Amino acid sequence: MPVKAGERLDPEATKARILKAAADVFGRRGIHATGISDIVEAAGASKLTIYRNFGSKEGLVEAVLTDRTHRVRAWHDQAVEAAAPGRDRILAVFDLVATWYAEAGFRGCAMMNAATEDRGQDGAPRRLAQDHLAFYRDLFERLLSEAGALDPRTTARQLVVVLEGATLISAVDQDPGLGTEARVIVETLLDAAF
Amino acid sequence: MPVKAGERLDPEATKARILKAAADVFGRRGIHATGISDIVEAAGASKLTIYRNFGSKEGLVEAVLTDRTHRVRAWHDQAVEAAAPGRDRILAVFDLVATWYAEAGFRGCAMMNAATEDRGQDGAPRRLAQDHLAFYRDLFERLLSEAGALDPRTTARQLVVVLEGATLISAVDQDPGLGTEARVIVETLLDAAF
DNA sequence: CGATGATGGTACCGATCGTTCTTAACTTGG
DNA sequence: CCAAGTTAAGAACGATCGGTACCATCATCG
Repeated sequence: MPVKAGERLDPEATKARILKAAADVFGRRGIHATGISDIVEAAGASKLTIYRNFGSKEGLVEAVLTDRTHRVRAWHDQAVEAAAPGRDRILAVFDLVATWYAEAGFRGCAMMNAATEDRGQDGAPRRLAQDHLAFYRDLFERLLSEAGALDPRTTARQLVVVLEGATLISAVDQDPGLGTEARVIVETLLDAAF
Repeated sequence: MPVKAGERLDPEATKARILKAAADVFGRRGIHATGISDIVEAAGASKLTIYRNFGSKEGLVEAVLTDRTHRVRAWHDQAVEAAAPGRDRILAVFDLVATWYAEAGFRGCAMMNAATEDRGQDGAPRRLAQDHLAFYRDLFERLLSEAGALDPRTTARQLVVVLEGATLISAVDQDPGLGTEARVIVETLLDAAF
């Protein structure tokens, strides 16, 4: 098969293509259930290229999760800033995840899924999952502080519980309705938080 | 090694011993990461015995999860009946899971974990996880109805979100504090549900 | 145009997986 | 006390896994 210029032989583009394909197949079928050959097929890259760029499957997993958590954080930061200051900015977080739940074949949060698959191990997946939770806690705490909540830290932790619970259930039940359910819960919690 | 009478050669006891050992090692290290040899070692049973009793690893997983969900349901039913009718019975559910969070090396809900590991497949783990969520929904709806809640069905679904969110985060962060956190959330939701 | 380096395809390696089979020791029931 | 059934132990099998080696091909740049 001929190599298209601009797409291949550009190291950065190749790396990004592998990351995207790996994130997709990891997310759909699970990390342990996915072989390197599956990623080769999905990415249109050779094994050699994958190993030269990421060193090992473990390194690829870490790169995928790191890329994913950064993208999610950027999406949230952007959606939050687009909303009006106050409670709307908190609800904007849940409106964003609601659009994820509505995607066909939604499989939950990549970081939590990876940590669950890797349970018992103290590797990158667990650490990145904890960092991801910490991001949500910090984001909510900041927004609650700005909105004048009574106890931003406690309420922030509550919102993370609702967020991850809704995400997990939406994935297990394949039910996009958890988006609006989570929003109702959050509104009730916010009513009691000011 | 000699075979102790009464413990071994009792088919039911052997099956129960394998189930218990498999549940433990599956829970601690994950299902995919666990080999049949690991279960052989943990259960003190031979491969032949495992395959004669459960047919395959998949069959063993299904048996472990089925046993687990039945035990959890029985524990909850018992804890609920021991509590005073009304809101206390709902809080009793969260008091029970709080004791699980406090166990050393808590790894989350076995059914949700299995469904997460098996994501993308429509097998027994996913079905049992959905049944497990349905059990919680039915339990909460019944208790909320008995307590005179305004909208038992909606509130029940909210409580399941909190329950599973707290369980997941407690496992990922190895934080037993999610028990009391969940309880506070539930109290707020219940204040708004009557 | 020729040297360089990245790439895809493929064959291959050792390890491990799920599963089956064999064998000898053991308990149990007649 | 013997036949039947169950067990533990482990060898063995085919498949698959993560990872490596090799080679022809291609774009890029001096």
